[in-house]
Amino acid sequence: MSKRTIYSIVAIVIVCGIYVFETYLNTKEQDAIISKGKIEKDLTNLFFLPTSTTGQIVHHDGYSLSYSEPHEQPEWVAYELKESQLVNTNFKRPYFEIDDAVKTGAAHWSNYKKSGYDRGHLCPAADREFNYDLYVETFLTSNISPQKHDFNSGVWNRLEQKIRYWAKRYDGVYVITGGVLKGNMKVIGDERVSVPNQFYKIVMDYNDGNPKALAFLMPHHNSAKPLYHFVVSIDSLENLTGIDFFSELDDVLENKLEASSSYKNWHF
DNA sequence: CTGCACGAC
DNA sequence: GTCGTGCAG
Repeated sequence: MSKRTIYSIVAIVIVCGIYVFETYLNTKEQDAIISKGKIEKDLTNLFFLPTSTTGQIVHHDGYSLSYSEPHEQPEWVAYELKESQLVNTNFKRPYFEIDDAVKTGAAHWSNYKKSGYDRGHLCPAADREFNYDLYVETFLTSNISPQKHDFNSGVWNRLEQKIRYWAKRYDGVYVITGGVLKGNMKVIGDERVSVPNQFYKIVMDYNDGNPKALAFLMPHHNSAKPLYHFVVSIDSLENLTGIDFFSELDDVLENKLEASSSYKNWHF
């Protein structure tokens, strides 16, 4: 074997080594991005975000929200739930923390203590179990409303489980949820957190080329009625809340989605 | 799954 | 205030 051949082989090995090493570094970097920021990246093009009536939209890695300072809770929380994100872990529940991203100051969890009301997640903790940081992130007080326990663990819990069922069946859905911050409401705690009299939830399936949306409006008390009993049109929710829900969508599609209160295309 | 209460530190 | 444990719908 000539010296020239040996030099060539050494050169090839070095080049290949560098290539493999760089590929390895890139892979590590991508893993880090996926584990911490994939959702955030997706949120940069959220086409389905509602308008804010309060002027304070906050983006977290796992969900976005519009905070109502007078009522010390979000007027809506929006997030995407993909089929691949439906996992069951057994994370220990952390303590609720004040959301520093809310510039007007989010409520303290002690407002709820011994109030008789649950700290009701709006983006459910169970929907962010695919990543521990995102799970913990749902335990911000900007993501909760006061809810009666029998409502939260009852009909509202049933609806949240149905959303997970649809996320699996339809390969991912968008979800918008919140309390209706209107009318006469009770308040709890030193910061006077409002207790909504109704809660709403909108679910959209965008994945099969024929988007469909469904809206629910529930009185703030438990019920044994079937979930479809609470279906309303998105238009009626907009009239009730003053929020414009799919303003970024094409008008024709927006009008079609929002006028309907039919649930015939949804499997219960 | 949805949560709270209580006692020890 | 934080943490572990127990209990309820």
